[in-house]
Amino acid sequence: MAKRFSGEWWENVYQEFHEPALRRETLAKKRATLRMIAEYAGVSIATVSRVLNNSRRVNPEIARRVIEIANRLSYRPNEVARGLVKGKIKTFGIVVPDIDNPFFSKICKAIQNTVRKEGYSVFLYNTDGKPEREKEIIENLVQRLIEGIFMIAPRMNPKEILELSKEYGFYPIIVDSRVENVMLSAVWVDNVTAFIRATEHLIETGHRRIGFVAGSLNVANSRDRLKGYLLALENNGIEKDDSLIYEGDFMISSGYKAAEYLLSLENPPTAILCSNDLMAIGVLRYLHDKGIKVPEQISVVGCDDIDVTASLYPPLTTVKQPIYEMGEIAAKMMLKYIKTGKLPPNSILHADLVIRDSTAPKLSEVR
Amino acid sequence: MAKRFSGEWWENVYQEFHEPALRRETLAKKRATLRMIAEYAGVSIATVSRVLNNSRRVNPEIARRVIEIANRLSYRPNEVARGLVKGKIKTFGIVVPDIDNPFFSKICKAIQNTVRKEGYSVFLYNTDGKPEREKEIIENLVQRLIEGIFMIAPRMNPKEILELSKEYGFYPIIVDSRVENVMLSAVWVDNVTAFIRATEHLIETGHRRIGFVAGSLNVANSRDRLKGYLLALENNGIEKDDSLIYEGDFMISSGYKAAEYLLSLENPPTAILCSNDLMAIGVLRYLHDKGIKVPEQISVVGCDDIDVTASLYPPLTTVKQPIYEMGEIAAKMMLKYIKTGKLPPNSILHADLVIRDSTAPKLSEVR
DNA sequence: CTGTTAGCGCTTTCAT
DNA sequence: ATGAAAGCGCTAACAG
Repeated sequence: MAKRFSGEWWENVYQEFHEPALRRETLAKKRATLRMIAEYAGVSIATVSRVLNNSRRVNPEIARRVIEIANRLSYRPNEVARGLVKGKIKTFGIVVPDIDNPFFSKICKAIQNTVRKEGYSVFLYNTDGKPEREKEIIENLVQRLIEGIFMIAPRMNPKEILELSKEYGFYPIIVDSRVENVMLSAVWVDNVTAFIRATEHLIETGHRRIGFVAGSLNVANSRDRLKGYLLALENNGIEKDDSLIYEGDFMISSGYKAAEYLLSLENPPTAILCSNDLMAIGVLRYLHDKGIKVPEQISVVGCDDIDVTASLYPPLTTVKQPIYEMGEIAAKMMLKYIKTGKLPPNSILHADLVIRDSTAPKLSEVR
Repeated sequence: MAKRFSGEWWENVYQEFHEPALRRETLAKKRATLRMIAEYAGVSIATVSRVLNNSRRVNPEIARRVIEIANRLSYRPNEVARGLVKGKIKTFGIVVPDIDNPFFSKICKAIQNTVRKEGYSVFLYNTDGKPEREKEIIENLVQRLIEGIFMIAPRMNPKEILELSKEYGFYPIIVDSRVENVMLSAVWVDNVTAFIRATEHLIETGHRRIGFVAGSLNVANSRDRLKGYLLALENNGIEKDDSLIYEGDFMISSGYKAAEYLLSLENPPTAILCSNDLMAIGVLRYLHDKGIKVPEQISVVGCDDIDVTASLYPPLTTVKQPIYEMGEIAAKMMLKYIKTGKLPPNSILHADLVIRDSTAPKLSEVR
């Protein structure tokens, strides 16, 4: 018996099994199956399954033998087969606008790291910010029997997501997008308050003409940030000036263009508040190119606090989002959701302003 | 017949099907199956399958009816079931050291964008650069019947990967790691040459004491970059000085520490060459903190050319890697591999040096 | 052109 | 405690 496993155990297996199914398996792909182990151990396939899942008490002696054989054959359960009978596979989907944006990639990392510990895998999908792609992806994901989907900064509106989730039977968690009046679990940052704070910081340091570089306004967060900016102006008796608002797309290049536009104004701003760090980086770059000093001639504020911001020149004052935390919380919500079957409460995180050198601590005279 | 579909078609279905299996489906989850469509259309399940996969000619009238019913029931094939019979699912795995590193996230994006067009999904796994995790992940992936795995900058050595791929029966593609003398498809950048070039640029601009911030030396690329640096020194008759070599870990923080170390030397370098941009960012940050002017007092060179490098202050001279291209080529290799079943040839890309402002174009006097 | 049948590998009653 | 058997939803011969 022992010999059978040593060395070319495979040949023995081949000589021993003669049913066509087994023959095929042995020749084509040597992946071990429950059936092989069962046949080998002289027990039923059900018993093997029980042992390997220690689902019920099994004769210890048999269990030992089964486990040994499974190891020898380096058996790995076929998760697809298992998924078929269970009607689901231990996998989540992550749908993200742009994995190459450090903000999102950090969220993904957090999610991945958290769910991995519970044995879950993740499918990753990039939408490039295209709403039509989101639905497509969800359908694709559902066909694969995933258990839940993380919608990161989705373009689709929450109600639609809810409908789809009911129709297709998956758990959605919305990440980085405010969800109200809809029964959907979500985690997001209070952007309005954060941007009031950021704007007021600028106002406190003496600015009254503050340019605003928005992200795509079909994204709820962008609208909230804009709202915060507008509210702060209002609270401080500063009239809004639409020409100071520029809609970008969250990429470095659009920040560059925004700065170019804002500085071309007759009456240009003395400070620029950006909806994310990437665009702020673009702004800084334009200013450097033009030899405009930051913060002496113009102040710049970003949002996110991605890793590089502290290393820019000058180090960027920015709204620090709890990025990793957001991903981690989302993952935990999902896991709880799966386990208990009930909707975890939403989580609204706060974002601090991190004051660095791209804004002056005190500004007496502007321009 | 028509009426049956209108409005509460579901109730009709329920009233009509009484076999337990169908009863269960209808009540629990209203996912349509081939069987339901078949029963509904009054044809066999095989016919439905044929229609939906247009695998063989089917009576157009029947086809029409089947398709219509499928649409009404918003039928989506169960990919898991399909996977079970086919023995594989249209999915690849991506194994990456750190998805939060912009270099890697861009590669992932490229892969994802490319394979998506062929209907493939991707599982994403982060290893945090831990070799033991790689094997674990591969086994996990294999259980899920994926067709291929992209190993990005793997820590495991190629031979091991090859063995595993044979043992488990998946296609591996190595990305961003030199593979020689092993029958494995790979795409990588000629780092040695690139770093000879980078080092020589520094030498040409007058430097002879050049600090080198290496990445983890258990990564082949790091060793190659170091090798390029060393070769360039040798070619130019500069004796190597081990104290000028610092081993980091590719993160911003280690660049900071490296600079701290190098500048603390009795005879500090006049230029610092880094194995990636992130570490160069850390270096720049340290230099800013200490008020050391770049490039006047010290030159800095990075590697990768991630998006932010052009926006740093000063804009970073760096070895520009064809990042997106590398991911795209890898994806195409995989697709071809799957289709033809044979090993596509390796692809060795070249990296240009992009000279920006962190190195002086001409340096007459150093220090 | 269409239906019947036999699985894919695994879990899970239901008997024994 | 163990085995037999019935599927999970789909594909792919094999017959008509």
